[in-house]
Amino acid sequence: MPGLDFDPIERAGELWEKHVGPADSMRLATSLMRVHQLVLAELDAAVRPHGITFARFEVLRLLSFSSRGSLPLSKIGQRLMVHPTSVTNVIDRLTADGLVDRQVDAVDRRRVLASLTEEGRVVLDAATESLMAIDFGLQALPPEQQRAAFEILRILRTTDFEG
Amino acid sequence: MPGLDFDPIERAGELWEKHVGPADSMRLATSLMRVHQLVLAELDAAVRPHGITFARFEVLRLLSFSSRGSLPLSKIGQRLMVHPTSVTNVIDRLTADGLVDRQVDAVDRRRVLASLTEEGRVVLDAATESLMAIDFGLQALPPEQQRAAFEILRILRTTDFEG
DNA sequence: GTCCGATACTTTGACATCCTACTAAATTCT
DNA sequence: AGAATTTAGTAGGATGTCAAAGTATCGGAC
Repeated sequence: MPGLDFDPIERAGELWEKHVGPADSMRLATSLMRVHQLVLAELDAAVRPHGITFARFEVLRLLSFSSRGSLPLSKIGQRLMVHPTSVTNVIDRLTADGLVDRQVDAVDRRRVLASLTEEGRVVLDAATESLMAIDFGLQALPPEQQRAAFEILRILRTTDFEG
Repeated sequence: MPGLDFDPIERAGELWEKHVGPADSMRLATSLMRVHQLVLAELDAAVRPHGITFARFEVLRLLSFSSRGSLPLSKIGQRLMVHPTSVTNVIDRLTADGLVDRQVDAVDRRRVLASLTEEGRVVLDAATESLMAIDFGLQALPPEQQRAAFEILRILRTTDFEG
């Protein structure tokens, strides 16, 4: 699809440097945006045949990892680092598709617990297969560099952004 | 905002390895999703006082870099690597806010040319200031590692994702 | 000179995300 | 105990993204 005769980010970075000075951070951020778009598109395409998106896959995976088989929505939001309303949204859709069950926590009735249904587990396993199969281009990096990239992203992620 | 007592990605990665094997790619992808969320939130927050989002900022910047002062929408989409629909959407909003002008290309009437208005340039300059000021947490990385990260992202971005 | 495929953009619909505001329930503090 | 505060989740609205389908225009083939 690309077919560009030059690297737009590279070009923007060059121009940016000329105009405003220190550009590494900006180039890195811009690159991050593009890579995210491409990788997410690839991930969504991989799981689409199973009727889910990557965001929903992540929720299913999280539920399957939970020791008790269920998680309060707030916990899901914390672990995926998304807004509570996003969790409600995704759980709504998963429930509508019969992949997840919702039930009020008897102990703390403010809480709503989500858990995988049988079908949810089936879909999760199938989608996992598909994801492992594609490896979405990250194989382009040798294992060492994959680890390095992961480390860099981890540093960024754990940085306190409340500047 | 985080305040987690453990690293969710790390934990997911560990569990993932136990269950499905090669997990580096998946961990990298998951990490990428989180970092994108955090960085984009930071960027949006930085430019919000100027009445724009980071996506709109990118379009304004691209227009300011264009030699002729205007670009067909298709070109914008190619350079930012986003769907034509997204470009139409963003240009719609920028036009409504008076930051961008829209006019049909006289040479090829299929094309629509977008160009910065005076106000658009003012907003762009102000927003650029704000972005440079915050450096959105990427300063957490030493310059060398910033370059390394950029290089890794570049490799990923230029990978052919057409399976 | 006309027709047909390719190109450029828009429209419509779906999705995930955030924010603000709201309700309900639990916890804490008088 | 009763009130104030905190916590959990939901509702409504905005953004940006993609996909599929539609419209208009261009350019080449016949």
